[in-house]
Amino acid sequence: MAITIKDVADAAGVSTATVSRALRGLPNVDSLTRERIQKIATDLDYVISPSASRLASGRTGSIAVITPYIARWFFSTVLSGVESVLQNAGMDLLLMSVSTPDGQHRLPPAPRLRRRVDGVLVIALPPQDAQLHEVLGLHMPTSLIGLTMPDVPSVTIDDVLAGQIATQHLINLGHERIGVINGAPIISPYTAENDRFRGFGMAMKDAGLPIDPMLEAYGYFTIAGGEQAMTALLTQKNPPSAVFAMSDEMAFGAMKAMRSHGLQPGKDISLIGIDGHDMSEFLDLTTVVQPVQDLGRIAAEALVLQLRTSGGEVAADSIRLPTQLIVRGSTAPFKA
Amino acid sequence: MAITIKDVADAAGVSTATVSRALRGLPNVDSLTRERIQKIATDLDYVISPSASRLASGRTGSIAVITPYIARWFFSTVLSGVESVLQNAGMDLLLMSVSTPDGQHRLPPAPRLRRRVDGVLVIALPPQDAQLHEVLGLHMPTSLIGLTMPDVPSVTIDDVLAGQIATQHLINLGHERIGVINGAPIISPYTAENDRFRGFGMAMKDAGLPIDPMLEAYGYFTIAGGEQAMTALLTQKNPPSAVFAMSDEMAFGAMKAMRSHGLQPGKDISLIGIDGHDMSEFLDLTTVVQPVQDLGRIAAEALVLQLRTSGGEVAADSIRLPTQLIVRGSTAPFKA
DNA sequence: ACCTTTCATGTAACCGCTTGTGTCCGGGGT
DNA sequence: ACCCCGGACACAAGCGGTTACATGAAAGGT
Repeated sequence: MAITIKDVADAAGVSTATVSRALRGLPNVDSLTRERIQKIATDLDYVISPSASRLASGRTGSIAVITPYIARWFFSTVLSGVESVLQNAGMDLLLMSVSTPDGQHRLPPAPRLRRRVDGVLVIALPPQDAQLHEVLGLHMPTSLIGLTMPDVPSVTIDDVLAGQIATQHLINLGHERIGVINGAPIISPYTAENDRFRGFGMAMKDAGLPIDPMLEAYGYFTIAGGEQAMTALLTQKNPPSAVFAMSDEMAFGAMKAMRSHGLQPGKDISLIGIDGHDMSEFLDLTTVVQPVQDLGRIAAEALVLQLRTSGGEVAADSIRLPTQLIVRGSTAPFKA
Repeated sequence: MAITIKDVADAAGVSTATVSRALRGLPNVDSLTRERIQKIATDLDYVISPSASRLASGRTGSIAVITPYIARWFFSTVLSGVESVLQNAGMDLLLMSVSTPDGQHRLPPAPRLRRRVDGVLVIALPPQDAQLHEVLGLHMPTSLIGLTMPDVPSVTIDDVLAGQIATQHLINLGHERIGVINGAPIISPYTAENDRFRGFGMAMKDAGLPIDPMLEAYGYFTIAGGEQAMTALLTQKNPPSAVFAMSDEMAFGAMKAMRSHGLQPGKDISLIGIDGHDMSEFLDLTTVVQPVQDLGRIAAEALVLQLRTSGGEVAADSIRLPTQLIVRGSTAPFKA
């Protein structure tokens, strides 16, 4: 019913092999022949059958993106970066979310990847996540975004540095009792939060400031969590004068908690986040901006490149993108 | 290299045809044989080759989602609903964004869909969008989300009603000079904004209130746009006492503008949005909540169902989901 | 007992493209 | 003139499933 390569070949008076080569820009095709075939193909409105092509060639021309969340700012922003690159590269993007600690059960992604994609992009899964390891066990070209693992290419920011910059900013303003809103307590699953916390610790240590365990709260990277965490910090006998939230969304929640307590960010308590969330400017939040869309873009580009130059085992380098401190009204000098 | 259906067939001592039937749950296979084959398949760690299956069967088992934006709240939330359904249905989700009025040029989506997906889900494109029409011209099973068109199945809210409810709420509070932050001026491209504006007009008319063209501003469905629009409304000689923003994000921008002018939402001016954005609770914004994730979920379910019962031409019904007014602090009774 | 069904399974023809291997031809080298 | 070489193209064997059709045996009807 649909028109096939055979139809084009017949119309052009050549073999299907030549059509295939001509259309794909392979060498050893006379340029006149090629042009003629291209014209005929467009005239006939021919579109190649991906399934047939994939079956014959063994390449799928598609990449899977595995993410724990779709409808969260960080993830959807990374995704948009990935999508733009893959679209330009002419690759299909298969979107697949995985079950999350707090989440619904879903099919494990690994089996759904086999024979189906050429490569995988994983966004910010905890390094010890079982599903992540299943995916890595597939041994297909893979790139990580927002998390790092030994021997796997990745694109992230320098989270330690980001934590350090954020904390240092508060210290520079004269704050000494600095609270921190972390992701999850005890063994935190994400590398990002560990690293940011390490950066926090380093900055504190460099400044000779003590780290009060009472000033650590957990916001689970959500707005509601940030609100609770801030509430916990505020209801202490000796609250902090400044708070470092490890994500902007938690900072938003923290702002809400402050407001409930009649406190004003930047006036009564300084607050800094990390992310550069769309709303951070709107809410006048000081933050360490990370180039989220670029995270996705660059990871996708690297993966596409690796697939193109396939076989040529690319070094598993981990790319770190720069961050930038944007000072806004939520942070201000310490006033005793 | 990878193991094929042939290997399974040999191991089970049957033909590939039987394996194919057994594994896909087709009838006319002895239950013992089926179980044996299934066991062997899992033992051998066999995974079907999608390309081969697609080529032979003509079905791709995948659905494309076409959206103008990925990293915006509404779109990513719809997408997450779609994804969860498709994942459960065992279908692949191909994500594809299209060029936008304000956007970068991209490949037109239609050619990339042919022979590649079984169905298409389109999120909130303007009804007269050229790329949308190309897609519809493909005549494949398609469902629209957040927009309606004659003879095409769709899932939306009742935008007229939503606009009416929002406006009526302001009227009920005693407001008479009601401003409106629309999407774009003149011929607005989205059905949603037209309909919401019609609802606005209906409510005003029912209340016998005049519509002052000076009280209409345009926010282009973005935060920054909402801020500008609100600024325009506020800098008039006779500003409104209440404002209906057609989306929460525009309302957020409006809040910012109000704050810049030293005004407080719900105190000095009432403000209502539409969406039920994650941040609306946080910002204490009264809004007409639409079930965004369900929009995606239900559209996906309908499409999957249609594909399953394929051939049985499904009626192109347009499903409307209910909305809900959530009153928060941004709206308050009119005070002269 | 004989014929018709029914069910489980095998046979083999595709599905539409890719690619290794040939074939043919013109041109350059000697 | 003869040979070799490379470029342009054709041939045909897959790639790994699906499915219409054929087959045979067991079951059921009269």
